[in-house]
Amino acid sequence: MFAELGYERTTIRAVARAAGVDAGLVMHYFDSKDNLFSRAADLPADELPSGGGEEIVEVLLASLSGRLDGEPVASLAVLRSMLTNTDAAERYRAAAEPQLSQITTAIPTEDAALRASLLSAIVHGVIIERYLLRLGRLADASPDQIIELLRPCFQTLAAAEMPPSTVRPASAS
Amino acid sequence: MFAELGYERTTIRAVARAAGVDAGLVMHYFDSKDNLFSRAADLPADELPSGGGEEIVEVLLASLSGRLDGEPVASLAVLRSMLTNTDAAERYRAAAEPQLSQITTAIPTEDAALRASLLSAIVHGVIIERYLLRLGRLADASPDQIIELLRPCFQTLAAAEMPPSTVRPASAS
DNA sequence: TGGGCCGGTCAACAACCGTAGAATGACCAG
DNA sequence: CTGGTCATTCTACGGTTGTTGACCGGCCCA
Repeated sequence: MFAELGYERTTIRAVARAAGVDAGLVMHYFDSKDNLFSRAADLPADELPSGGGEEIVEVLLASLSGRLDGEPVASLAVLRSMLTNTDAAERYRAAAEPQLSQITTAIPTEDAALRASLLSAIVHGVIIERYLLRLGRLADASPDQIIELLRPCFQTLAAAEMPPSTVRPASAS
Repeated sequence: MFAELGYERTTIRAVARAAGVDAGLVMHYFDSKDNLFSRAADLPADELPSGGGEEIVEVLLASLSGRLDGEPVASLAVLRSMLTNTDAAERYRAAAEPQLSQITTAIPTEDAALRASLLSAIVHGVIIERYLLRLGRLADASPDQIIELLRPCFQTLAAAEMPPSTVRPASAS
């Protein structure tokens, strides 16, 4: 319910009703709503395999591919609530920041931190639109198809040089 | 307040207090909380200039660039609430869908709809991380820097052919 | 047989919410 | 002076929320 409704709109009473028990029982096992959310949103740390510098793109794509054909519901609970609940936001930060710095160290350019942030933003944007908003064709496309389309993007973002065929538009005329 | 707290956590009483008036007065001018949100989240349609097929990338980048150095607070209110409030989700859909189909028609490939969805997901992922989550270097990077990094991504996503320099990893060995 | 744990229900509390309506008071037209 | 509109406040209602504590029945152990 946290994954579908977010933190504030899931009530303890509704959770209890869905479980066929009394609300007091939920309070008996989980001491507070915050704690219940903590348990429900407790994800198994999901670390990226610490691939060396150059293969970071494939590591990221493999991770994304896994998430694209079945994101754990605990992660969806965090994602759904992170914009309105400070605990969920904190949890998201705690999960994203080590990955961010890991990606950053794998990128050789000066603006590595920004490139890593962009990669992270893309991943999360895709996950959000696929699972939470279900907008456009992203909701039902096959993971492989998405991965193949994203690969060149990730490569140019993680690479020091831009591929020569991508050209900026003429600034005049 | 909707932009900072989301729909459920901003109360009419808090809005009134912030305005230095009584809650009843807010109800007098805006008839309900839903209506107050509608007014606060009422954005000026924000249409993409209907650029022809090939320049869609630059149109998109220009639009993103504008949003990167000052997203209207009404749009932030919608973004913040869209995961937990159905009205906000509807509003987001209504704003995103025409842009989606516009981008789709500008892309010549068979999987145009999916590519358009990916472009949209990237844009929204970047906006969310910059303004709502304030994670990583995305929060304070200059719009130009972000745009330049994103341009090759957008080009490969909107182009029929992949640039020859982007190579898939060998599947064996 | 008795007594303590344990899963579970019930009723209630205080706080807060959106909302409604009556009351107040200032201002301005006649 | 009067009456009516207007902005504004006050009080209150009904509902929902998280949370609490008393109560109850079955089960196991002595």
